[in-house]
Amino acid sequence: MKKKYEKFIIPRGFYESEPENVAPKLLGKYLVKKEGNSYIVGKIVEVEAYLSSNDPAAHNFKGPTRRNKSLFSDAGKAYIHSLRQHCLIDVVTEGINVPGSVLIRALEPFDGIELMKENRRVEVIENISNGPGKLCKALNITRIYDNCDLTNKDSSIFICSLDADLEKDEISIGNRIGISKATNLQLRFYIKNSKYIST
DNA sequence: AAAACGATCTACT
DNA sequence: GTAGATCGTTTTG
Repeated sequence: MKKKYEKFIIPRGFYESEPENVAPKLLGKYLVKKEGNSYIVGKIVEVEAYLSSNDPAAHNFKGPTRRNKSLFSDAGKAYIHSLRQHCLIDVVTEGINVPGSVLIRALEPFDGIELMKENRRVEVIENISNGPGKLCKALNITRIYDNCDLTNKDSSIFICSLDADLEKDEISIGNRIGISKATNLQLRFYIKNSKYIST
């Protein structure tokens, strides 16, 4: 029972593709955070693809810096950065020096829900992890986990698959528009009818 | 060394 | 719906 998440960990090959292909496949997968003997787990219900080129609003546009260097590492690594007082987590896609990524935007609480409530100081279940900053707080994800390998069962954070893949008609797609210098290239994907999405 | 900049969240109207 | 909080990182002088 304790090892059920590790058993279904997703291998690197899953991520070695363009972000817009990986993003919808991540819906319905599980983000797992280990803390000692405890597991905090959420089902991914909303993501956003950031393409590896051509988007001035994306963090990868100007090339590597200290902040975003993990975007340029292997597919399946985590890119964790701070925005204002929050942390956000991306999954790196494609491969080395190709900085595409998928931002995880919302989770449906699945396991360790009491710990999530404590971390967030929020009781309402729909409100615990329905946003990219909120879910990092709920799972206690900080920048110390930047560049951790999400495909390794010994990592503190990894992604696994417990359910069958979603059908196309269970997924909605929307372009993100009207934000600062964005060029509308970020594709947001979410599970239709989920109560736990941020939009 | 100082200023500007957000891939956000909360609270309140 | 919108104002204000707030902070690591980058940019500028």
